[in-house]
Amino acid sequence: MGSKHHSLSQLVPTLADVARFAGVSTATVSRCLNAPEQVQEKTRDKVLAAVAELGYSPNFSAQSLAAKRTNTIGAIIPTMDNAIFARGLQAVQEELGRVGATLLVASSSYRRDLEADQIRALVARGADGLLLIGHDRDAEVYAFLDRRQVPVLVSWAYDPTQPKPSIGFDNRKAMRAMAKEVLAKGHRRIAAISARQSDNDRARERMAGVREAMTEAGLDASDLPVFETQYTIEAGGAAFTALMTGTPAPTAVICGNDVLAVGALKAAQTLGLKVPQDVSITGFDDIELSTVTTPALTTVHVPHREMGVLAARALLHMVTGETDGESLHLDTRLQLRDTLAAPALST
Amino acid sequence: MGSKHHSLSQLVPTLADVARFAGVSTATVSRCLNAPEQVQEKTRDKVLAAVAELGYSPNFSAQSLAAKRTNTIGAIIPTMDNAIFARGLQAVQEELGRVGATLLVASSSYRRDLEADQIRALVARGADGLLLIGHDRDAEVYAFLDRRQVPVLVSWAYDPTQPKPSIGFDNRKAMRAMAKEVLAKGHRRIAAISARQSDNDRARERMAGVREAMTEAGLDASDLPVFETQYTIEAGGAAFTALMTGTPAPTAVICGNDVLAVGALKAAQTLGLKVPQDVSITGFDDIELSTVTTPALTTVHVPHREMGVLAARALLHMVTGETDGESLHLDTRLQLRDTLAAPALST
DNA sequence: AAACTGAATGTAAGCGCTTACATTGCGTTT
DNA sequence: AAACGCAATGTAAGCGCTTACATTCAGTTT
Repeated sequence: MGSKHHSLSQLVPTLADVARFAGVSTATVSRCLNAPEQVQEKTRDKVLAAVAELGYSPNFSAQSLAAKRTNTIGAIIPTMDNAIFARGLQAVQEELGRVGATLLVASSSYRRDLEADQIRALVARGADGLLLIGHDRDAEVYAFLDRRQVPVLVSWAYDPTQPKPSIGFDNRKAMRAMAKEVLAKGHRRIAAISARQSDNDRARERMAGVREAMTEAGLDASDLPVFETQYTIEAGGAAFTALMTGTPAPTAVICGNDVLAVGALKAAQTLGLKVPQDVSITGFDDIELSTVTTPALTTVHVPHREMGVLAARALLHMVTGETDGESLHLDTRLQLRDTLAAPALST
Repeated sequence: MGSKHHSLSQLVPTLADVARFAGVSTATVSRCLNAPEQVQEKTRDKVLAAVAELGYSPNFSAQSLAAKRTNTIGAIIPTMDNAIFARGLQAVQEELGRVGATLLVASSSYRRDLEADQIRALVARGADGLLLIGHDRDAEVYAFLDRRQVPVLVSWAYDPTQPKPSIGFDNRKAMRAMAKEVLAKGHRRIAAISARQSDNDRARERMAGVREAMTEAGLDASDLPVFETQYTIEAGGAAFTALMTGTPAPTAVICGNDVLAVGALKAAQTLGLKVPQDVSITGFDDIELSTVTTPALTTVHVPHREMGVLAARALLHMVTGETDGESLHLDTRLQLRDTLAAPALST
C-alpha cells in the first residue's frame, strides 16, 4: 500500500546495480537486454540472473533519452466514444506489439485545435511516428511535424495527391457507390446527414460522393439537403427529425456514418415511420452497432482490421527509414441489410 | 515530407539553445517554464520570446528523467472494443487534463497475463499512478507495484476490504437489485450469462448478487444456470441460444453486461422469441448500445462519468502524497426499459 | 557607510541509460 | 613463439533536463 514518500527501503534497481551484482560493466548489461546475440551465453546467463534477482526493469525515460528513440507510435483519433476507430486501432496495436513497439492513443473530439495539441504532446513524448486520421490539418501542424522529422501516416482515408501518404479507402468513391445503390432503388428525394465538413475531409468526400452519384443519375446535386451535426446518436436523431419535417420529405436519408444512421433509425421509430417502408436510411463504417438495430442497418463496410494492420506495418517501415511511406488503397463494399428498399409509390 | 535521416538542417532546439539565445542560464529557462512566478517579468518575456522564436518544446524523456516524475497516469482497461469503459475514461482524461496531467491507456483483452504486462509497461514508462479495473490480480503484481511505490486506484468496483482503495459501485448489490426486480415480476426460472468469473471479481460479484436475491426470495440459488462466455455480442447470442434450448427454458435471462444482453436480444429475434413477452432479458452498464435496440434494454445504470471524475481526482491526490487513497462508494440504479416484464402465465 | 537581507539568477551535479571507441584475450596463422 | 584478427567486454562521454546550492545585487537597517 506503500505511500510514495519517505522510503528508506531499497530503491528501484538501476542498470548499474545489475552490472555490479553480475560483475560486469553497464555496457554488457545493456547489450544483454538489447542485443543479446552480441554477448556470450555464459555472461548473458549471469546478467539475466542478476536482472531477475534484483527485479530490474529499464527506465523508459533514460532509455529513450540516451537512444533518441522511444519505440512508440502515436495515434490520434477523433473519438473513443464509439467503435468506429476501435477495431482498426486494436489491429494497429497488435501489429506494433509483434515487434515490441507501443501504441500511444489520444483523441481529439473531432476538434482541430485539440488535435494539434495532442500532436504536439505526442511528439514531445517522443513518438517515433504518428498515425493520423484524414488529411485535413493546418499547414503549420504539418510544418511542425516536418521540422521535427516525425514520420506521419494518414489513415481512414486515401488520397495520394495529399502531402502525407495515406492507407485507407476512397471515401468519395465508397459513398458514391452507396448513393448509386439508393438511386437504383428508385429514390429521387434524397437527403443527407453529415459531420461538419469544414474540418473533415472524410465527411466532405463522402458528401461529394453522394452528389457525384446524383449528377450521374441526371439529378441536380445542388438540390441535396445536407444536415450537418455532431457524430452522436442523439444528434443524428435530431437531424433526421428536422429533415423529415421538411416539405417534401425525403424518401431516403444517407448518413455520414453508422452512429448518425442509428440515431436516425431511432428517430424514425419515434416519429412512427417504418423503415424501410416509409423511409430508407443508410450508414457508413459497418460497426457492430449497425447489426443490433431492428431493422439492421444497410451500410458501407470498411476493412478496419486490414487497414490497421497495413498502416502499422507501413509506419514501422517509415520510422526505420526503409521507406518514405507509400499510399495504399483498400476497397470498401456495400453491406446491404434491411434499412434500404424502394420508396413507396406516390406522393 | 522529411525523411528522418541525413539531416544537416537545424536540429530540434534544446533548453540550452533557448538559454543561449535569451542570454540567461538554463536554470532560468527551466524556471520560466515550470515555475514562472520565480522569475522576473522582464527575464521571463525575454525567455518566452526565445522559446517562441526557436520553436522550442521540452523533451519529455529528459524532463522526466531529471524530475523523476512524468505527470502521467496510466489506466488499463479490459477492452476498448465497446463503450463500457469509454465514457468513464473520457471523464478521467478530462479531469487529468485540467491539471496538465496526461492519461496513458492500455487494454488487456480481459486477460490477466496481458494486464500484468501492461502494468509493467506503464510503470516502466514512469506512470506516476495507475488506474485499474477491479481488484482481482495476482499477488505478485501487487508486490511489484508496492515495491515500485506506484499509487494504485481501483475503479468499476467498490470493496473497501481489498488491499487497494477503490472508487466505484458495489457490483453485487447492484446486480442483486436487478435480480430482485426480475423476481418481483414473477419470474422463477432464471438463467444468467456472465463473463468468466475466475479472473474477474466484477463478474463474480454480479453473479453472487443474483444468487443472493434468489435466496432472499426463497429460491435455491444453486439452481441458477450460468453460462460463462466472452464479452461479445456474438458470444452473448450463442449463450442465450444454448440457455433457451435447455429444458425447461428460463423465462428471464440476466446478463452480466449490456453487450451480452444485446447479443441475447438479437438471438431471441433469430429464435423467433418475442422480448419481453416470451422471455425477459436484462443488462448491466447502461451504455449507449442499450438504447438503440428494439425493444430498448432494461439494465443497471452505472454513473460512468462521475466515477471517472472522482477516480481521477483521487489518484492525483495519491500521486502527490496528499492521501493514501480512500475508497468511495457510488450508487447505481435500475434503468427500466422494455426488455423486462412479467412472465407469460403457464407452462 | 557598513552590514545585512532576500529575491533573482547562475553553476554544475546528476537522473539512468546507450554507444563509439578502447582494451582484452584467445584461437589462428606464419 | 611471435604476430595477427576478431569476438567479447569495458570505459566513459554524453542525451536534455531539474534542482540544490552558490552567487550576485538591490534595497534596508543600523
